[in-house]
Amino acid sequence: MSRFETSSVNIGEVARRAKVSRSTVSYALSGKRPVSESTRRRIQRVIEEMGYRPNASARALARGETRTLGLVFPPAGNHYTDMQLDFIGGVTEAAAGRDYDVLLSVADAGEERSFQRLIGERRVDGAILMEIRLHDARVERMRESAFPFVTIGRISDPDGTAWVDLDYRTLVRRCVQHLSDLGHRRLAFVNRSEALLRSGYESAHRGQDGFDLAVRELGLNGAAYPCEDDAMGGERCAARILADHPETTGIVTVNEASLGGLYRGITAAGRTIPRDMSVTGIAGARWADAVTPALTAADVPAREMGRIAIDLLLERIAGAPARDRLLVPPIVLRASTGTAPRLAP
Amino acid sequence: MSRFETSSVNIGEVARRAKVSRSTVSYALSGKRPVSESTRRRIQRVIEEMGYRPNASARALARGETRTLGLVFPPAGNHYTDMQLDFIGGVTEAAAGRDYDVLLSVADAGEERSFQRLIGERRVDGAILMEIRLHDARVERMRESAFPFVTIGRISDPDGTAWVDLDYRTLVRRCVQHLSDLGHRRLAFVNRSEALLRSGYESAHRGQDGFDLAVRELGLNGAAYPCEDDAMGGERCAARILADHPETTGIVTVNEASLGGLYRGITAAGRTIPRDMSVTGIAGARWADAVTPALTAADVPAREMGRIAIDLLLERIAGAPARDRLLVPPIVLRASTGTAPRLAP
DNA sequence: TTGAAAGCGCTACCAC
DNA sequence: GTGGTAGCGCTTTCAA
Repeated sequence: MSRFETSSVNIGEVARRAKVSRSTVSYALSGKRPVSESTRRRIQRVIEEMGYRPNASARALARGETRTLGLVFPPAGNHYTDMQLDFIGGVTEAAAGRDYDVLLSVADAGEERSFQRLIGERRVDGAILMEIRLHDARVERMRESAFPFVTIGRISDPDGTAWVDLDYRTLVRRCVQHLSDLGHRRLAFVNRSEALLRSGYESAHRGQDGFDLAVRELGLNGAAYPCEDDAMGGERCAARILADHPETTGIVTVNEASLGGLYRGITAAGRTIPRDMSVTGIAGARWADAVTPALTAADVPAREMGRIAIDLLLERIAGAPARDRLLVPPIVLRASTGTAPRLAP
Repeated sequence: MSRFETSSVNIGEVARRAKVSRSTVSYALSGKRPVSESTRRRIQRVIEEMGYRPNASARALARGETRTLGLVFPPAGNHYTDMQLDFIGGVTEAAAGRDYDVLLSVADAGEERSFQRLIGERRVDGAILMEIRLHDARVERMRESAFPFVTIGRISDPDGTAWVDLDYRTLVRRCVQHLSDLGHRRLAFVNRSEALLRSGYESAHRGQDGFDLAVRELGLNGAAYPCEDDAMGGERCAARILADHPETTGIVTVNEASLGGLYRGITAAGRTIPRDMSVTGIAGARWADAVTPALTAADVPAREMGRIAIDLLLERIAGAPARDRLLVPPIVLRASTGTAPRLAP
């Protein structure tokens, strides 16, 4: 007999074969009531023989909890980045460790449909939201509904919400500081895409703030550029930077997906990294390592953030007050930054 | 017991307020029985007023289907690649389009636990398996259980299973052919990692077959190398290739994650791509574009494969016989290949 | 230590 | 065109 048939066995069948009531089987499984050792064993044997597994839908209905968490991530178009994949992996693994499943949902800022599926139909006990905007309709929606959720990234006024975020502001400032320490005086900031910025994309805005602030504080010259999330965007951006300010010798980027193109554009202009141009920023370690010379950067601890998100969410589900975590990973020195050249080339 | 009273509106409440029976509400929603226009409207109004959404668990229990599909992907350790993320995105979006949700499950080859959660507890109506091995315990398990599933990639003897795969054999042959046409005579093949090969990783083996075959047919010299899935692996691999056979002028790679390192290694050895060394292979478009010069490669249509997987799976769930799709995307000419140098450097 | 039975919220059959 | 109601498979009181 196929394993599949046997798994449509239900608790009644087990009870009959073990000559006990269904409740006893249930309690033997949950341990919520003492069951004599002998019957417990008998039940266990039958369960193994028949390959019984409690039906998740029935259990969810009876218990009022699904043991499933929602992971809301944006539809493509804007490409997925490595970071996002690592979030997904981190979240899923951490959830599995706590005996939760993860239900994926593609939903853009305003997407009502998927919200209704997840929360309205009670498919999940809580949700994690990725790709947060400073003013995010999804977050407001969740807040109103008093549904447990955690954001990866944080809204403009995050008080009372649970979130885990990278401190883009501080990280970008540190990058600027690093370049300043190396003697660079004219910097450029490569941000995420124009569209993302317009939509109020959180990390893009806070990164920009950090850049503006640091440049001002340190008395440097700086210009910021939005950049499409792909190699082509990076090339174009490099060209613009060098056209606008040929004396630029340092670049800070938060746009990992354009990194290859950025390098290509710089090289195409006859400059060598890091001799003529230093580059640093925030990126997934894989991207930072993929380019030559490898990028000195703050590595996004995406996997860890996924884990943290799960922890915070489970706390919320258990009724605890909202907590948050702001991470500031160290800048890893690789090979893409050096002292500023004496003369602007 | 659920803590969220707001959505504890149920069908009975709606029925009472609309002064009809619960069955009528159900039928008004499903359309499986004619309902007079006037009552339909009345019901609709009440539903909107109260923000009623049918509870997914209850519905799943009653209907015997969850409208959820499982996506089984391997735990990290071996890094996730871009390709995998695009699969996930493609699968999730396609599923959403058909009104299905996607439940993520990290499960390695032998992982029983997650199989039981997904299939045993009937959390999903069908499953998609990624990262297939030629002999894959998960696939056998599914096969036995007669549970609807589709693999991305195919096992050694895939007859009777539903799958979508890239024709690595043909694609690698085409790459070899391409290099041969350009006059290259000594080639190297950069495969996935040793560990993956040992585990019988499908695409790695079929790619290798294609390489061996093509090299023989075309009367070329070739050597194959396993390579770790990261930049460091690529560097090491480049070094080995050039040490073993300095006369190598063409490389075929199926290891996108090591691409940056491979380039770096080649460059570090004083060779220029494509003047002294041509590189081609199979990779996600983003990786191919990220390196300089951009990689001439067959772009993995991961998103499309995700969509196809969903189609095939829904067919299976509907009871149709297993189908499969073998894809052979074209090689996109970029900038990393050129005619063989006259003299080996 | 165990059993009986009342739900959980929805669907779909059987009646009218 | 509509209502009543028996399940779906499990959990958890209430009783013994």
